[in-house]
Amino acid sequence: MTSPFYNKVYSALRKVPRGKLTTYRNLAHSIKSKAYRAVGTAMNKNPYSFADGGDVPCHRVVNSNGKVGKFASGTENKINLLKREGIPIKDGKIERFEEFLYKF
DNA sequence: CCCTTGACCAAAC
DNA sequence: GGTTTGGCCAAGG
Repeated sequence: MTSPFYNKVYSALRKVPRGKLTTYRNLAHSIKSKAYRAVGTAMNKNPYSFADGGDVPCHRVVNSNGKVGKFASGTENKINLLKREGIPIKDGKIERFEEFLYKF
């Protein structure tokens, strides 16, 4: 199992639909926390990876400055997943990324 | 309990 | 524009 904090992060992230994005900062804020850095740690553990049949879309979480950020199974892989969902990415950055942000 | 480690962030340079 | 710096918070050793 995971800690209560991680579970809150995962359940919040589950609400982000295909083709939308959230940021580590927003995600933390949505669970009334400022631990955006710890959110990143939660993603890195990632017990319910999307590729592994889980329902937690970890690849839809990007940096608040519009850059894609990192990914446990490779940044390139994350970029491909996002593009596949219709999100335009140029040189590691989301284009017009505010248009794709999910509003909690 | 102290110390280290990060899929981070904002400000400063 | 980029890079560095200090701060942030939860987890694990």
